[in-house]
Amino acid sequence: MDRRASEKDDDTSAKERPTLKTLAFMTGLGVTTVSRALKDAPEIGAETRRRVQLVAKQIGYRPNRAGVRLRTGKTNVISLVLNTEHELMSFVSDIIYGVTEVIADTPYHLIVTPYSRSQDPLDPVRYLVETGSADGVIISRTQPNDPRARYMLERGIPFATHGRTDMGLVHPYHDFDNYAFASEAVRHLAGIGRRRLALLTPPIGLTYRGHTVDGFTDALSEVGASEVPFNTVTIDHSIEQIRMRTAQLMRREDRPDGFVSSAAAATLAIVAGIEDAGLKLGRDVDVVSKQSSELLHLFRRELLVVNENFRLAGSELARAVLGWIGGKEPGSLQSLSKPGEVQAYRHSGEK
Amino acid sequence: MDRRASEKDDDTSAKERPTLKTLAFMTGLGVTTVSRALKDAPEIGAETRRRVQLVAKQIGYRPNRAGVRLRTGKTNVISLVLNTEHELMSFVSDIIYGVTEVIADTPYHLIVTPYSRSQDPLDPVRYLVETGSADGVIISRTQPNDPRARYMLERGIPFATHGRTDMGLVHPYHDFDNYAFASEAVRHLAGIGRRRLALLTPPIGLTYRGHTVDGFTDALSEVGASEVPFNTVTIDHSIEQIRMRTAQLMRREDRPDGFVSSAAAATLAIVAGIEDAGLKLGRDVDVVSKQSSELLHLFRRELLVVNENFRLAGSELARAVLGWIGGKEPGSLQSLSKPGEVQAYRHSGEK
DNA sequence: TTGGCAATCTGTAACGTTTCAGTATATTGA
DNA sequence: TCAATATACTGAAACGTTACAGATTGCCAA
Repeated sequence: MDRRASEKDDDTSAKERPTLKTLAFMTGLGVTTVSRALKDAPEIGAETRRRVQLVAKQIGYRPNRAGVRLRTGKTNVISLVLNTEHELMSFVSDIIYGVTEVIADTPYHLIVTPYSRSQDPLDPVRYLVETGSADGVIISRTQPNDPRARYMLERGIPFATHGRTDMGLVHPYHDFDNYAFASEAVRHLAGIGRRRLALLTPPIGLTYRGHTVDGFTDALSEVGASEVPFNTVTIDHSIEQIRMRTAQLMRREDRPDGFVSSAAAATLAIVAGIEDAGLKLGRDVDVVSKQSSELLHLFRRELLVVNENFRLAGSELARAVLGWIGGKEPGSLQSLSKPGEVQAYRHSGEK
Repeated sequence: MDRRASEKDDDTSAKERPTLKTLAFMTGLGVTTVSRALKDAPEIGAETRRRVQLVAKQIGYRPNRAGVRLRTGKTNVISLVLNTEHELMSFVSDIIYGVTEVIADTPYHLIVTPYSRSQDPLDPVRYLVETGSADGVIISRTQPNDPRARYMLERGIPFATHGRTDMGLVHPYHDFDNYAFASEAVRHLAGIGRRRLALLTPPIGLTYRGHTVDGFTDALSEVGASEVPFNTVTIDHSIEQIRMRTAQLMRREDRPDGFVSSAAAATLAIVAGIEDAGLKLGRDVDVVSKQSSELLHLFRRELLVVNENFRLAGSELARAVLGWIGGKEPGSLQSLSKPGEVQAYRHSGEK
């Protein structure tokens, strides 16, 4: 029952990274047994299992990812697919942090897969699926009829979308309730006497634009206020363009006395446009804006804000993908984040 | 010379992803030959090479990453190591975009490796090196005597630092010239009559804090202005803390009439603090601030700004790591980005 | 003719893992 | 006692790639 004292490479040198072979040599078992012992397979004796796991921990064994991936196809990778051509996506870092928070104590790595405006958004997803580069995918800028979601559903690769689709297909998602945001914003503005409201919408084509517009419109008729069309720009436009269009709008006779803005950076532009037109925030017009970090109140204390937590979104999305990979029902991995109340300025400090 | 018509898996099914074996079967060559033909090895006939490469392109062959990685140890991965516990790192997305821009037409993937405040910053780096998870690493929040750089230098793994070290060791880096920024800022303030200046510094311990302080101090004596100490906070502190400290400072007799701020978010807090104390920006005090996106002028047009381009930083860092991996001299992969001029507000639009 | 050599091509082994198809030993049932 | 069966373990093969150590061929010099 003697073991050969030195296999070609399992000698005494402690410098190499330990493998199953190393463990097998040290415990006097076969690599198969070691492999199974480490993953709690049923046909391994209780003591053997404990012994192997102890030794593995002692010498800091870590499975070789390439070996596992080659053999099983499991990559232990989650890919976050991002559009890199949009100017002020400061929330991207929050999403990333949220994702990493969740996968921190799993074997998963996060890879960032970019695509630019010029590309078909399907390209990066197709690449990931064809090359089998990830076990799960997170996409954003979700559309009602999203080819990426359809494609991944067909191929059977787990994914989660930031934002919902509307194709009658079920898949995990996380979304912020933009319908609630927009309608609450309108109600709040109506509550402080604003009657002629304009909406700066999310980009055309994305699902949450529809939600936002619906919430806005429904609440308008509910409170009996009217809409001042502001359709020439979206939050995807440049700061300069939004500013210019806002100024133009505010110089007209029938200008709005309230704005609802779907993004903090765009709100800066709206306010600049308002002031370009010689009007004053809080007196001539009020603005309700979403924000992802609590900075707008420093900008103008008259602003009304609603917070959207992208770190939470990242965590929820990661949890959803991992859940799907782990065999849960896609339909059970959907979450909607409710907005808090519209917040006016209040500073706890001096004055 | 006949080839066996159907190897166990090289049959007619066109569904599986092509491998070298597939190519070998299609071209009638051995896998070794195919492998070499694809990487332009010298001992392959010119025509064979062309033929193999043509077929490979036709059927969309893509090398299996796990296979390559297992055999060669090459991961084709660059890791960006990030601290996830700092509040307003909006520039992180810019760095990521910069990196992805550069690695887009290489086989490299970008993985994001996080660590939190509670952890030793060396932990994630040690993990990457020990598990051989990346061919190259990018780190930020660089310190004069940085254990991470020293560690990676010892282990011989290519890396680049965002910011410089000061250990007498040579390695690739990219840095913004914060000495130039701070000294230019002081000169500009002096040029508009400000004589008592305060500096909101980068976090204690990071190399660029020293550069910033040096630039500030040197320029002070050059222009004959004096410093008002403002050492109780750094840009790592919370908005609320910076705001409070600024307000306290501005209520004192010997308050500064000029600020230099190393970060845009902190500048919002400084301005809020100034206004809390009942003073007015541009009249009682001027502020020069770095910013990474052009938003500060929308915030207060009296602000004086210097732009720092983090997307460029990301690109340069990626280029540096890839260069090192590719065999270039580490010493030749260092770059310093010069700040532009201090910019006062100018708006091209209406009024 | 022969040996040598360059030019091309090839099979085998190995990277570390898991799966398949066992083998050896002890335990049970009759 | 024997066979059947459960328990605990094992070697070999395979995933796709590259490196090593040959093979085969044709050509040239001697």
